[in-house]
Amino acid sequence: MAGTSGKQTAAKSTARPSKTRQRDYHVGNLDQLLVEEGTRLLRKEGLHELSLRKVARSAGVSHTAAYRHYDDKNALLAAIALNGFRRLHGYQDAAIRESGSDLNLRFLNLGWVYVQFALENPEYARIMYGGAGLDFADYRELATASRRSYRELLMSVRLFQRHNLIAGGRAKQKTLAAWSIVHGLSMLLLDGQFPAPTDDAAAMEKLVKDVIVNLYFGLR
Amino acid sequence: MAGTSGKQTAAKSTARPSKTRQRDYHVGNLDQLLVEEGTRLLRKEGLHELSLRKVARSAGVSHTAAYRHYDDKNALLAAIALNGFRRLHGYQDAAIRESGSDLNLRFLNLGWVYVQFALENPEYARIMYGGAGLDFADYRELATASRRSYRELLMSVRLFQRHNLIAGGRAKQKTLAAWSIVHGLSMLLLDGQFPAPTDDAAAMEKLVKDVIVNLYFGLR
DNA sequence: TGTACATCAGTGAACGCGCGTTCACTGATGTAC
DNA sequence: TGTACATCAGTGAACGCGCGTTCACTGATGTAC
Repeated sequence: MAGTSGKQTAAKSTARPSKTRQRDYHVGNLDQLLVEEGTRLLRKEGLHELSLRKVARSAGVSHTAAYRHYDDKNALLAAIALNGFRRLHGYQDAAIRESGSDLNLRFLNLGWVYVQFALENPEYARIMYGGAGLDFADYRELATASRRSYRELLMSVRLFQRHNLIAGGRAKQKTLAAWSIVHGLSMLLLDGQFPAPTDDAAAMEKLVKDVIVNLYFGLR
Repeated sequence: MAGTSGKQTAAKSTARPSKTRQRDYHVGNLDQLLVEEGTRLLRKEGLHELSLRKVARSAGVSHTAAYRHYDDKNALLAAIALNGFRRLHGYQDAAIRESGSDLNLRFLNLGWVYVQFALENPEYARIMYGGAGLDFADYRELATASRRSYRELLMSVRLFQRHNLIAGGRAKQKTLAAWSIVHGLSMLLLDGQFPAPTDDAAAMEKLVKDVIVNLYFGLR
């Protein structure tokens, strides 16, 4: 539902070379294609199995071609992670939009889509949150993108406070509490640490929302 | 404070070969030594830099000696992770012990030591929680150890419920909420995603405990 | 519209590297007598 | 207490591998005239 990027999908279907016909010498948007194939491999095989050479191979291109578009492997990983943050922002924006003026619903939805994003796009979790060893100091856009998610949450918390839905003061600390619970929930569920009904989408949504409500009550 | 394992430290100081004197041909507890050196390297250089050969070198032993004690690299990683869980259990047990009969304090402390463990032993976080790509199905003791932490939390939640400190019913879901918030908090702080006063221990402890209290109120 | 040419985006051979793992081995240890 | 010997815990050479990155190159593209 939330966060489906029509633009991305369209670009994919035109840019990706058909397996049957011969690919043109010039790919066109190889930079984008590499990000897409990298993401696909990440999802399919995991971070530990990802290499520049595999991504290039999967894009149907020699393994040195990537250097035309990215300084090195980390730069490609950073581009993938950045794409992940953009998609997360899409989820968040949609959650706010769809909640309309119902602020209680907005709190619930903002939390829910964070977890939903992680569950639907498990390939990003590790790369966006330190698992790839990417230093955000080397990739400013990543730091910016991460902070955008946080700021969106912070501004919502302040809005809720203005409407007396949660107690006043210490907005940053309360934002951290909200962020922590959905972040932790995402990671525990992704890692399979908690025996959750992963196959039953409705039950999962209920479980996640119940947990979020637990915190919501505490913030009042 | 909590969870300092005297036994481990003692074993380390006797088993680790002095850099100056010649190491005996037989190391003694090479299996343990490899876990210790692996942990040290993990802390110093991170998971991505860790290799069997480095661990062996760091233990002052040929890189094939490790196979006398561990089937392969993953088995060593699993042993390191298991050690991490044991230390976490130490933190948890100490938290319960030190809280005595004050159940409110117990809730707070149980949460606090989880985060404290992560902050004081950052090398474990990634390896214990899926980052190393270890399949817990291949290492039953890991699954068992992870579940022990969870069960300790769950039993505490049920205890709190019996004393009417938190609302009745859905103990598992409430446990998940508690686990999620401390897990997420740990990860966000470790990854430096949230601008926290990492250099000020007292301020950190207060921040963490305030966040935990946020949830505690919500669980009532 | 056609040609010359600069620029761009690929290729593929080559590099050195550290890795995990195997193997036949040897030195050290501990036990039976 | 001393010796023979089986067992154990190391060694180090060797393997094949995939990796990231570099380099000189060439084919494709687009623009100026």
